[in-house]
Amino acid sequence: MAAPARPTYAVIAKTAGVSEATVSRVLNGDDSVHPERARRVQEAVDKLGYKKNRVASALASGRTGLIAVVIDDDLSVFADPFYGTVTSGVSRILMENGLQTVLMVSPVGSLDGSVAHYLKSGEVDGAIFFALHSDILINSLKKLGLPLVITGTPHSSSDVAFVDTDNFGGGHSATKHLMSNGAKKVAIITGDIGTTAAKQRLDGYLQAYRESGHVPAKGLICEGDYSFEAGKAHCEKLLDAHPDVDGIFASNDLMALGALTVLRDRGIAVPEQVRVVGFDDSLIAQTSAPALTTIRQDVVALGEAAGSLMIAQLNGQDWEPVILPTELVIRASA
Amino acid sequence: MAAPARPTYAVIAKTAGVSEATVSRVLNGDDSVHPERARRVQEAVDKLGYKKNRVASALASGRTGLIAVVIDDDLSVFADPFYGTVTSGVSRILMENGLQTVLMVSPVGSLDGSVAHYLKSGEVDGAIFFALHSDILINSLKKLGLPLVITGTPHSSSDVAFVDTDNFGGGHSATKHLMSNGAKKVAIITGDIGTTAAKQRLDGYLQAYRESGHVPAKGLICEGDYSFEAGKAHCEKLLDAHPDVDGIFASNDLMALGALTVLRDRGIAVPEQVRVVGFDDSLIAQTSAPALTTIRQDVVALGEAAGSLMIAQLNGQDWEPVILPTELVIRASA
DNA sequence: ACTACCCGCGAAACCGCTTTCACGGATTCA
DNA sequence: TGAATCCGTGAAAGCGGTTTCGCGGGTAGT
Repeated sequence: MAAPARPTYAVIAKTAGVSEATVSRVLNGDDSVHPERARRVQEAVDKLGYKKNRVASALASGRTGLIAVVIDDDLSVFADPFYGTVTSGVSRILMENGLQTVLMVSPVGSLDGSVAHYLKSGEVDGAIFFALHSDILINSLKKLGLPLVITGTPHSSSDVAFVDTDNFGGGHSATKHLMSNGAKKVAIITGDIGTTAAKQRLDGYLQAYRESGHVPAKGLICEGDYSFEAGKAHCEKLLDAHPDVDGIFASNDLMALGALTVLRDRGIAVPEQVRVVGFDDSLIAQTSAPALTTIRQDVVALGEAAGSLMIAQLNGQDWEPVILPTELVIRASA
Repeated sequence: MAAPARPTYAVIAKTAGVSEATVSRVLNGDDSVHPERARRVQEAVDKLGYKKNRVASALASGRTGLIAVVIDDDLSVFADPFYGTVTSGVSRILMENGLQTVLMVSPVGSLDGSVAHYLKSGEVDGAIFFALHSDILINSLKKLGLPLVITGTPHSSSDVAFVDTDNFGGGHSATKHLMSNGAKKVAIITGDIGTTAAKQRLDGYLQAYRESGHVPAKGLICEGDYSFEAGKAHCEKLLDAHPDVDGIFASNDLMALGALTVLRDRGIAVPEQVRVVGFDDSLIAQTSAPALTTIRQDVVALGEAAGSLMIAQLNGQDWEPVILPTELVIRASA
């Protein structure tokens, strides 16, 4: 009554009349096996419903078929649908390539936390990092030769594979859109300026200003942190200090929503008096009132690109960083 | 210049002057080893910075230290912050217990999809299911003796471990809150009625009605699907058919937001003319205008409970289903 | 025709840890 | 004091694949 034991190479080999070595060759796509024998092996495999034991395979070959997805933070970050979406994109690509995703949500910080240990102990074939606060662990893992992919532009310019949204371009086109609709005095509420993404979006904003032949007035650049509260607070301050502000580019939708809330409370018409553009095109951009004009980033594609970059590295193929284009989505707010 | 090979039992055993068997015993907490020898082993381990090779361990013991988290859906579901949050809660608990989380986002459906194969092939020690559409795979896995946990109440009443929010209680207190604030005609926009959660929230609503001594008028029960669009559409229909509706309980915040949008567009004051209560207490409940009164469920706790239930099963301990309480969060909308 | 090579294939070592089994010595019981 | 029991321990047999090594036969070169 015991579960029918899963077949092993031994039984495949016997029923196919070949050696275990040959079974292994066939199952691993070694083409130096005579077609006829390969066929016999394949038949035996099919007939017995054989599925390779990945653990044994991993031990012998040193490849585990596992890729770590490391989210450098405590629980809060993962509540952001952004990461969930990226992760599912990664997961899909990996699964298509016979790899599994090992999820690790933890502050990464030091070189000898449990995450670091795990990654260094050879239990995964590669690692993909999200929301990385520091490059220190990266560099150390890189030395070990572990294939790595980072989502987001890394701080230091080491030769690590990464995927990112075109934050600069997004910031640029958001700002330009505001200006071309007549906004003269466009403010920006940045994200956490410690992140490269926030920095790049700001650069795009500055570039658009430059192209317009103007200079952002002092105080129009507000350093936020991607939170709803920051969006509200900075919008209040902006309106107080610059009552003639007529455009706001918020570095994410959540802050844009914060700004929208303040504007509504003050009875300021959007977009008639102040135009607002967000970034992300998250769900809240579609459901806000007025619906938010925003910069869409293709989050699933980001995840898939990260997965593909990992696959490429594992296969020893060439790769280069992926920068995904953004798209201006025009709704009611600007 | 090769990376210093990781030590194995062989070298630990030699430097400690004991056999490999003894090393294994010490490292696995077998207390039948003489303390002095155990100490010597421990010293050798520390000195050499030994870390057990989990793959080899898995092969020999049949325990992989991996728990699958299976999300029965395509990419879209994971975009819901709910699942990300639950997952991180699970992950944290598992990690604390030396287990890793293997994430699988895929439609589960049949008994022989790739997910099913993976789970059945002994590469994980247990599986936790989210958003399960059918119990068929569950039953089949249960037979194999694989430890299972389901988040959400399963359809069939098999003896599978599960964790869930008190949906009934939440629906009940949402409805009661609306009524005790004076609402006479309270409608409900349900979630996807195929889910047990939506069903239970509806039951809570009905129970509250029963307790009030009234009966919901025909047409006050609208079958939605958790989407923003459904919230809007049903709210429109409600207002048209029952202009005197003065309370709406939406089965999630997103539909509540849809209702709010319609109400604003029609110039109906919230909460003065119509009170609205949502469910979840997600980010959008805090950022909507007016801020949404809603039923909070502790999503992180849900994940942690799922993780703990898995641990208990792995340890052969007794367990029983976990139902987490909800909390009424009163904001501006009701 | 003889040596040199190449090629497909099986035997066997190996990956690193777990677990069974049996042994020697100490302890207990009669 | 002899037999029965118990205990800590090491030798060794796996776990189920992968990979090296070398053999035998066929092909090619001279």
